[in-house]
Amino acid sequence: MGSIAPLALAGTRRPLHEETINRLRDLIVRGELAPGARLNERVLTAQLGVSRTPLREAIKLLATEGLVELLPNRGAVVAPIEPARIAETLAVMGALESLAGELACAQASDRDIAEIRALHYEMLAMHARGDLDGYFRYNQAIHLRLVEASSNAVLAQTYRQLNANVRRVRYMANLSPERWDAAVKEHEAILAALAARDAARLKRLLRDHLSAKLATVLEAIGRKQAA
Amino acid sequence: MGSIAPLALAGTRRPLHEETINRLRDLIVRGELAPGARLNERVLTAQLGVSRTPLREAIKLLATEGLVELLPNRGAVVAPIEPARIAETLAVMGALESLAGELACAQASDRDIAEIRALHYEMLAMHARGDLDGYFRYNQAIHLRLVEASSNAVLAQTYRQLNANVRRVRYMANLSPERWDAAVKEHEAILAALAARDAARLKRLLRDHLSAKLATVLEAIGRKQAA
DNA sequence: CTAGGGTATTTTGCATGCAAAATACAATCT
DNA sequence: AGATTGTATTTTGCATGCAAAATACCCTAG
Repeated sequence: MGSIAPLALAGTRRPLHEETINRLRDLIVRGELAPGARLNERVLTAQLGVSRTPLREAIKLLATEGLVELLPNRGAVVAPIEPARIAETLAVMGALESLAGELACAQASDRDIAEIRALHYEMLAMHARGDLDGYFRYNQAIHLRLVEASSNAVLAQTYRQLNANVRRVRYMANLSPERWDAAVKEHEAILAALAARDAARLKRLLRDHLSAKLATVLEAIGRKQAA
Repeated sequence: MGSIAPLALAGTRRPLHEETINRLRDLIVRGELAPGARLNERVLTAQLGVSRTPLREAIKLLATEGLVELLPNRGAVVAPIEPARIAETLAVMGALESLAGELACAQASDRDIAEIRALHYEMLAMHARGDLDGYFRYNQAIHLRLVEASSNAVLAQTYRQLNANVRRVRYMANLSPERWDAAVKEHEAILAALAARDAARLKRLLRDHLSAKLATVLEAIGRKQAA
């Protein structure tokens, strides 16, 4: 007898509240719900096609991710993008990612590293084409893979949670050609250190890379707000 | 005219779902809801005196803190204490706290440091009396104060979230007299480095301290499970 | 006595109802 | 006109209702 295949798999819908969390998070990260915008339950239930219960669960959860701010008895708003908070978040992510790099040097399989290398080249392709969106996508993928290669699930989960808040800035900020080129060079060095499994070096490179990102992001926000 | 005092303050109840989160978290951290125990909504609503809606919101939120595991269509259980996960968590907390120490050396006010010193002496008093519970309480307070002294709210929030999961182990594990004495000595060194605002040294001390705690906790769990 | 299957009960997931709080609006007064 | 107070509407927070899934139970067959 063949194994009982998970034949419900096709029909298995993920729980509605989870789906709602993801859709709402996406709306916020992509900026379709602007920072500061009020989250009206009636409007959102209509827009997402769910009832208030899963929606409210989603809103509360996103509040813990810092994407939403809860106003007691007055609902919720999309969290504003505060430069100070972004800076704090990137400092934490820097510590996490540098730990991740250290661990990854010891834990990552050669296959993990090969995959990161592949993503690196895909990213270079995007850079060559000047495709900023594509570049960001692969850039994100590389950082996530690296963090996952640490084999520390708590670390990866924590990193992802913080990351959501920073990603929002992307959709507001471009990147100067100089900074873009510099970031690519930094990634070259990061990949080389990982391939050599040089933990100390990778740790330092990641810390510097995140520092530079912090500067870029803050400057971008500054320009945006000046405009 | 005098300012309109927030006269509703006394009567202002915190939102019910928030209260529920805190109470449920406490039950889990203190071990009154044992690891692996099923969270029956009917039972808990009766026990906590709230309806299912805020309870369910609390359960979902605690799941993101790793205190609860969600079983789709089958409710939720108190997350089991897995040594591997505790180890991962402490590794992350080590990175966070060492960053916190570094930042605190630059950011903490003299008053912050004085308060940490006071807590340190309170902790010494508990150690002298052999009051383990009191010791843990002050120990926790010191670590939290240190993290808060970093002036990085995201860091503090992330740390607190991870901390909940580790605290549960406390209620299962004692501490050998040798390890206890050693921990106190480590705290002496930590305090000295903070007072001297020696960031590099504090960073290293905190990392080592967390490493030692990791070893202690894992050994305690091992003993527990062997028993 | 054990294994299997079918039904009853429980439990969960989501939707909706209801009361209190907040907001918007309008009429009145200065 | 502007401010202000009282009222209507909206919106939120929590409680409850309903259907589907899961679990427990019992009965039967081997």
